[in-house]
Amino acid sequence: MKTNSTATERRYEALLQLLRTSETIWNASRLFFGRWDLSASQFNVLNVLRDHAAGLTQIELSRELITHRSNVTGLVDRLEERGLVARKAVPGDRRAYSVQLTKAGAQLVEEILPEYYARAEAAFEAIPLKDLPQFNRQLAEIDATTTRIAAQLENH
Amino acid sequence: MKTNSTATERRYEALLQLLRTSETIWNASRLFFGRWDLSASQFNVLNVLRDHAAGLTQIELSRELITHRSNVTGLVDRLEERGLVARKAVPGDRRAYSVQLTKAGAQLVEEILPEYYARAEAAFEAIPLKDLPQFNRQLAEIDATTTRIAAQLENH
DNA sequence: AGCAGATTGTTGACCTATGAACAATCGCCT
DNA sequence: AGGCGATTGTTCATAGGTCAACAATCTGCT
Repeated sequence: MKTNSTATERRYEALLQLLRTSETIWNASRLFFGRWDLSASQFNVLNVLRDHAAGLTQIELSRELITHRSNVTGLVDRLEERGLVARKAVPGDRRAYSVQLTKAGAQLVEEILPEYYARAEAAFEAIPLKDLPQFNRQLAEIDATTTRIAAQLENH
Repeated sequence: MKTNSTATERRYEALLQLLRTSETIWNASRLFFGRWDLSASQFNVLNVLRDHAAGLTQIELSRELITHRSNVTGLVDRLEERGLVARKAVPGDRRAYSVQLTKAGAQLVEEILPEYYARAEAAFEAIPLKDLPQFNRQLAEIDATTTRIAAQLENH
């Protein structure tokens, strides 16, 4: 299997561009959510809980957010301190909490969401709608391939 | 200017897909560089220094890596402890250090790089070479637009 | 009933990252 | 020469993130 140096370089350049773009988006997100004294991660917690009025356990939250369960502890701690979220007992399982939006939390998400969507669309306005499916497909394929590569790495 | 809900949703979905993919790449990177007990950030330091045999000051490093100068302190500290990097005096400026690769550091980068490029290409193999320019252009445009949005946010 | 193994959440160690504050130094300008 | 503003690097506080270890609890099996 021969390597084609130009192809390698061009694909590597694309990888860098993807990471750069995503970093730029994160930085913009930090500025955006900063207006409400939230981090992007904190907003994501609120946003996920918005679709689960019954609440989610921290383990479920960690799966939705694709993060370690030990990380959820601190996120929920800080949101709870601010009264945006509450830990309720789970009937039948004394290990777990049901994390739910408070009134204030629900209200805050509703306030932020429209503006968030508007900025998200603005950021992607340069991509014509007709090109979106292909763009998404390409990203999804890179995602899947990378996941496969990561699995190989885990088995040494 | 009316908002088209479907367009908003579709572009928002693309944004999520982009962030998801970049996160997957970061996770794979963590696994990959872990084989040499390096973080991706630490490798990036070594990789940048590779192109600057004369060394870079920490401020220059922070600009190359797009990170805060206070972050460079710790990164260089840990790389220096492992003997991969050295802080040399800068003639004519007693505030600054010239951070340079040691022999061991240079050797390590050369060892890792080929494999790194190979994985990067593998991850992006699903994108035909003919589609790469458009893909890159789309990402660059999103990047530029997002930077503009961030600038607006900074001026309140 | 009782035990073994899995699950849930927390904690502590560590790394990356930002921002503010600080000391040392530099550079320019009068 | 003297002084003032900018720059460089460090430190501290805070936050997000991983992983390992731990206690409490749950579950299934005998």
